[in-house]
Amino acid sequence: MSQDFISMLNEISEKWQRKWEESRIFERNPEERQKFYTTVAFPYPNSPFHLGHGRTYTTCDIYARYKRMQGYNVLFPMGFHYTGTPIVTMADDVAKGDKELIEIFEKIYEIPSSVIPKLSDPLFMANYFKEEIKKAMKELGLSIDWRREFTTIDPEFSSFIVWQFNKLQSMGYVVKDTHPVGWCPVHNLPVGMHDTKGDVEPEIGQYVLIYFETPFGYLPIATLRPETVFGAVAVWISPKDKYSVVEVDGKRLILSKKASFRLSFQLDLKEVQELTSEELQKVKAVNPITGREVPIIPADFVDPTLATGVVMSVPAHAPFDYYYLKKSKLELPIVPVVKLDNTDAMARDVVEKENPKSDADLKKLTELVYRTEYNKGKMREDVVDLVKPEYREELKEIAGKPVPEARKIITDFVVKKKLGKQIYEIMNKPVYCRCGNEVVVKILKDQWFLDYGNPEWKAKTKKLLSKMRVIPPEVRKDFEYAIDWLEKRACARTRGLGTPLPWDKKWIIESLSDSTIYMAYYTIAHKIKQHKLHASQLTLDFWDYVMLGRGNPEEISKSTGIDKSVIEDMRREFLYWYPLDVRHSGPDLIPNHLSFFLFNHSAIFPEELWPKGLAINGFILYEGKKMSKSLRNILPLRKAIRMYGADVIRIALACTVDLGSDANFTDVGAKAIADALRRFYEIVTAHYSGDVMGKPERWLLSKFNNLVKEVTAEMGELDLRGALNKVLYEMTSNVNEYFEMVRAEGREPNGKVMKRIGLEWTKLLSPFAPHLAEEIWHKLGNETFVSLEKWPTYNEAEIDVKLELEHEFVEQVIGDVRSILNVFKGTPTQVMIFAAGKGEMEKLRKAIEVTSSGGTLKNLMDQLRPSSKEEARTLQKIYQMVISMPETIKKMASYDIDEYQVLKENARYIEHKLGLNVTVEQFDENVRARYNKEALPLRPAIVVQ
RNA sequence: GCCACCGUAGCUCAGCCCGGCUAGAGCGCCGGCCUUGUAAGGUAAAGCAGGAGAGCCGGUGGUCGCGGGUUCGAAUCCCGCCGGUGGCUCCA
Repeated sequence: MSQDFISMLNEISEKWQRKWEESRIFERNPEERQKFYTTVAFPYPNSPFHLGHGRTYTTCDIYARYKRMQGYNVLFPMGFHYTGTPIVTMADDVAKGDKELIEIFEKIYEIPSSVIPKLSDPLFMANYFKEEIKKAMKELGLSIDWRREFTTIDPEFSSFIVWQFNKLQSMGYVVKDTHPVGWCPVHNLPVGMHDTKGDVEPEIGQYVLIYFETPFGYLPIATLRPETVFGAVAVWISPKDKYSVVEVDGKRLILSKKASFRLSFQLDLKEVQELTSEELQKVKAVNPITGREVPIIPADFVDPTLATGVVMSVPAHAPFDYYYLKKSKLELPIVPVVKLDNTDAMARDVVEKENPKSDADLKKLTELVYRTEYNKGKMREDVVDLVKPEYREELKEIAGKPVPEARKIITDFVVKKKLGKQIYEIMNKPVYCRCGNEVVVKILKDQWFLDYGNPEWKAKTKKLLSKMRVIPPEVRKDFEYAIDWLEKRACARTRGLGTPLPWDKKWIIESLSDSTIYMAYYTIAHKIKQHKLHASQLTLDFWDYVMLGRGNPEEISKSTGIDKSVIEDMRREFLYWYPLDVRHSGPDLIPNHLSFFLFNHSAIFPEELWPKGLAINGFILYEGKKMSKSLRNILPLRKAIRMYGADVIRIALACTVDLGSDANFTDVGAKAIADALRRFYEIVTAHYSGDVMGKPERWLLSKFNNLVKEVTAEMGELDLRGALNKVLYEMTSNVNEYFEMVRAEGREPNGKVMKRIGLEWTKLLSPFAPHLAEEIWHKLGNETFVSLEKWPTYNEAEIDVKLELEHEFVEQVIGDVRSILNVFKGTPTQVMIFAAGKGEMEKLRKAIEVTSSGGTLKNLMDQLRPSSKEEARTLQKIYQMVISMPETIKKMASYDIDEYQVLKENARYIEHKLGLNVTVEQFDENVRARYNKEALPLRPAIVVQ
């Protein structure tokens, strides 16, 4: 039963994990041997691991184990990422008694209720989950060198980050700039997704303000569609709010009170006067682009909290405007400015046609108009005639332009002429901070950025990418795109755990910025611990020498008090492991972490130390669905390992689909893997008493050698799915086939051959299912670790293609007989097989030759010149047969095979498989006459009685 | 909206790059091996009725999302459409 087997798997897994740890075989130091250095993005311990986390680590481990068996000195280290806000936020939530979160911790992750209150301390949470994750990693059988473990808030690691940022700073890659962020006006803090109600990311976009002149000052209409300003025939204001006159950039602007509060976070503004909407309605406004004087009208649909609380009215292109203007019975013209194929005033058309009943209906129509005009609209040629004479020349080019281009032209014009400006707004507003206040946009001044837009830096990074191996190859273009697209990126925040920015300590270096070159830190992390070095000793000079070979170790030794030999040893160790050979990750990290990883390596390290490979794997679904808190379908990794066994989980996560695809973990799938492993175990550990070395043995060895050859190639390409399929399924069916073959000969499987194959086969399984492989390896009488054994090589001399083809031929004949039996009426007792004569093979070869070079039946006849009608008919049949013949059987024709002999030799096997008496004879004219059957080459005549 | 990837058996997926193999694999499903009962005094079970955890043997299963086009020939190449998933910056 598979459950018993899984229990056994769990027992042996624990045993072998312990033995690996005791013998320290995965703790690697520099050696003469060639190295292989691989890493996975380190985990962020704000929850235990679930199934999905396991895939990348397992993929990396399987490849690491394979490389190790190939003779490389393999290093696979691990650390923990404490930097950033989510741990802090989550701890806060626990402190606040967040029911959902606590329920997930208790019910899904089965965290003891005595521990839960302690999780309100962020450091306790991080440490607790770190240990939890570490256990999961060990239980999964990952071959990690744990001596090198660290966390990103260790002071020693901080000294390394300080060094990195000093380097980036000196290269001019760190810049100061302003930056809009979501902001809570009460907390006075930036607000990210984790800080909002319902975990909504505040989306920040830009509105264009255009200043309409009034006697009180300028009315800044706010719009996402500045290109329609030519068609503005009125200005809407809100009757629900008062208006303030404020001074901005030396101009007087009129904003709703609420807007003025919100905008005070991004504009330097001073209130000078208060107005009611009634006072405003009494005056007129002048469109600064057209010079047209327009009325100011109150409207309920105007949201005084959005942007400036002032909106222009463009009835030709805005359904709200058309609808409410019509309702207001004001005689205002409709001025169309954007043309489509079938209309010039889409808003009017859709409102008339759809007859909206509510603001919600109007909103839908607005989206439709907006989308259609944006994608298909062009500016009318005559918009220029609407423009004030003094601007006409400069705006002439806008005529006929598609909407997106026109929008850019008018925006630039307005900003340049100071007829308006751009402001930021929360596009998905309202977004609320967890404290309940609505989030606004704040312009952060003096924010620190990493300037990924720097062209020189981009060029260097692209060069790095071009020299790097990327698996699967399709994702390379995602990286090219991401590198092109990245611009300035904020690299410091005001809260969270992490390393303070060295030259401006109120900022904490942000989590995606302090995790870009830490792979270099692993190479010497254990030495820092071993020599008990203090962070204060790890100076800029120290890191300059260890990482870049700059400076004099003697002087550094003096200034830091670290032994010169220790410093030099660390430099040597770094150079031994670096560059990184392969980094494994999920696709979510392509546009950020992995791209930053490339950028920072290209900046800091010389070309010969640039990373050499990236492998990107897909996600894990659970029973066809993405795991999520809301679906409550999270399966914790440690629980899954208990349920199915580590080896089963490894295979289910990493080997059921190809690398780049998402894998679906299912209960039945996992049990099927357990069954397959059990079959493997039973076959390999059984005792076989035969000693005959016959054709079946040679066939099996040939198959096995071929398999080793193919699997090795697939492992090299990280085609774990293909490799595992062959190792676990294909080989098992080969062995079963072999058992059939010897059974047909009435004998036992050959013990020596089975032992030899069992050992080699176990090695092939070992990267995938290391625990079971170790157990079998020892059961078979070995004292060593199979994890450290040499990966099997194939012996070309044992590959007998002809023998394999012969067997395939026999299988094909058996298949043919079966299909005849399927339609045979009555009870069959006897099968007669008549093989075609040897001479016929020549015709077949010729036919294959002719068809594969594109020839026709006529060409074949011309070449062979049949001497009789009979022969011509046979040729025709051969020709037809070749057209639908499998490649492998075609290939057989190129070997000198005596099919009569082959069938004769395999007659007992065929009998055994069919359970019927079988005779094999040469085909001749008598047979043709008697049974009215024809034997073609490799297609013997079959008669069932 | 834009970009990327995907749509093949009941399910999970190969095959597509580079057109031609009988479109494959695993799981599932069905049948058999197994088992219980059933004839006249006993024995025997073809048939019939029922039971089966695994295993073994055999079998079943597909308008290749839809519509056009290129070609002697399309799951494969091209175009359009429909459906799904992910990404689109300060979030780890």
